[in-house]
Amino acid sequence: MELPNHAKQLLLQLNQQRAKGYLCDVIIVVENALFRAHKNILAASSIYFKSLILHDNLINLDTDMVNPSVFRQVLDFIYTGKLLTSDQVNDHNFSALLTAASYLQLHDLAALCRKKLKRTGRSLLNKPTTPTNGRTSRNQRLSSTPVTQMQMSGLKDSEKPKRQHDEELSEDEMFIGATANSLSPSTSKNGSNGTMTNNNISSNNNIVGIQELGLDLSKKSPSGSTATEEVSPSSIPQESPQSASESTANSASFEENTTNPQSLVGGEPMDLGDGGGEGEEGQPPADVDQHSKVPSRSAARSRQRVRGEANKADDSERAALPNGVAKRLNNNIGPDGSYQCKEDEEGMENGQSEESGNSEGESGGRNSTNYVYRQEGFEPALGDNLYVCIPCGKGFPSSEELNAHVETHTEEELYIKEEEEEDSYQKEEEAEAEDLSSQAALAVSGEARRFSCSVCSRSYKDPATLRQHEKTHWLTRPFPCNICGKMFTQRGTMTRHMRSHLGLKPFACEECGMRFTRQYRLTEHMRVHSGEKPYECQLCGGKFTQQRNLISHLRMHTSPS
DNA sequence: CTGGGGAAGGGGCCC
DNA sequence: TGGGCCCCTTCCCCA
Repeated sequence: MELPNHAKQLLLQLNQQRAKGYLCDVIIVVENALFRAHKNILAASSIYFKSLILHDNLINLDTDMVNPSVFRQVLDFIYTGKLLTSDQVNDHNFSALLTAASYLQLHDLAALCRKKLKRTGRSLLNKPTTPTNGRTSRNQRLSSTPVTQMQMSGLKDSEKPKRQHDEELSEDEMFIGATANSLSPSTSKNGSNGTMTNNNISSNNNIVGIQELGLDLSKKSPSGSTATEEVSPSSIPQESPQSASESTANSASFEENTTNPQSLVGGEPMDLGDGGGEGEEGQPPADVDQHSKVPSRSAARSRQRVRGEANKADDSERAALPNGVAKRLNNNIGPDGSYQCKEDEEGMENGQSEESGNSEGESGGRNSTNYVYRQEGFEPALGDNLYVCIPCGKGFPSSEELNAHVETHTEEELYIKEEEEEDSYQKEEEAEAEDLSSQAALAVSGEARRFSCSVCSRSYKDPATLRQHEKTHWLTRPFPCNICGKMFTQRGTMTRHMRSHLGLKPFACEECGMRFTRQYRLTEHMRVHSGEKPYECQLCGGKFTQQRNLISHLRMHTSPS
């Protein structure tokens, strides 16, 4: 006995759930877009996904291999077994799909694409390749088409699908190989930098994706992985025309990301670890999408420049305030949970609208800091403009329009080009930090080796701590959350914040099973079970398990009533 | 309804 | 980089 429609119905349900975000337990980041999906579905579709999602709830995909629109098609295919056949799906699109499918090890989809390409008689080998000097023109860099991106990408990226494949992919390999040939040795060298991304799998297939984000958010997470070991990677049905309702689910699944975090942050996309390209915090990933890299750099740079000017006023203002007040300046979180970036205020003061991308003039980079966004987690706030320009925050309905728009930033970038090389950006930041540190060090007065902040005159034992502290005076927060866009001054804080997004609570109470994001919280919680109340009010003798509750209790004593 | 306490979430930041 | 602690805040319960 067998229900003929069972698989189809099941898939239909899952796709609808995906559209609503129901039970979605993984987020896939592709360039500017976030996609929600179900781990089991992805794992059942691709060994590659299976290995990635085993350790992470947030997956960054290589933008050289797949762009948002292509990935949307891929995801639709995974959930429906159906490939869109609209006008948009031309040969070029099939090439991009093939690239993505090969990269993601979606062999069925890759086979379909190959078949389609074969049928149209278009030989992949005839695809134009870029000049082999490893340098690409600006136009090439700004193009978002996957083929062009492959051509401009580093060797390690282009090699990936080939190396991952444990099956023979004649056409794929020829295709990919052809692009790899156009790469300069210098680009491949970059692949060995410290940032471990899912692109570095060529070095060790066993650790694919484990640290793809440059962070290990699940550091102490329990071993309770839900990955299914027996799932066949080719279990996706290939048949069944779908109803119209399914296709609505498809498009709706494209992540509601109107206030695109990466556009907000102006940082390097695709790398949670090095979000803002913070100089001292290490190299940006070698595989950063060139399309967004150039504008975002300039945006970051613009902010830095603005900061340099605005900082003085702000810092002097802050220095004149008591510590507590100065602290609050950094924390503009409203009671409704909304968060207004420090730079917002500045933008407002300058008479600029809070609407992002409202002006494209001289201050394109500046604009990226003018935003207000809501912290609504993943609640649908879907707009049509899912492709967001990182420097100015403007949204566009398609990558083509975005590309066209990005071109308008050309003059600005040329104008801004004060540094000869992009790498000098990093040096600049380091120098800046060093400068501040040395200034501060000079401020050290005879006292035993303390390093004083030049802004607020707090002192620290070592320069590194001082530098860390000095970041609190910056207007630019270098570490963005890739999910909500909130900015942080310290990577650790951002990582911790990400845990809350992803529901990662590594610290479990053995007594009641309650889980916490921090060890400290668990320690605190354990007092509930032990009955320990170490914090005692000196005024009334009241005892508390939490120090913070003692503090609020003390307020009751001190506040006039 | 209100105030106080218990418990917990999240961000800042020093070490 | 992560741990630890401080602070602010919220939610819930109860008197």
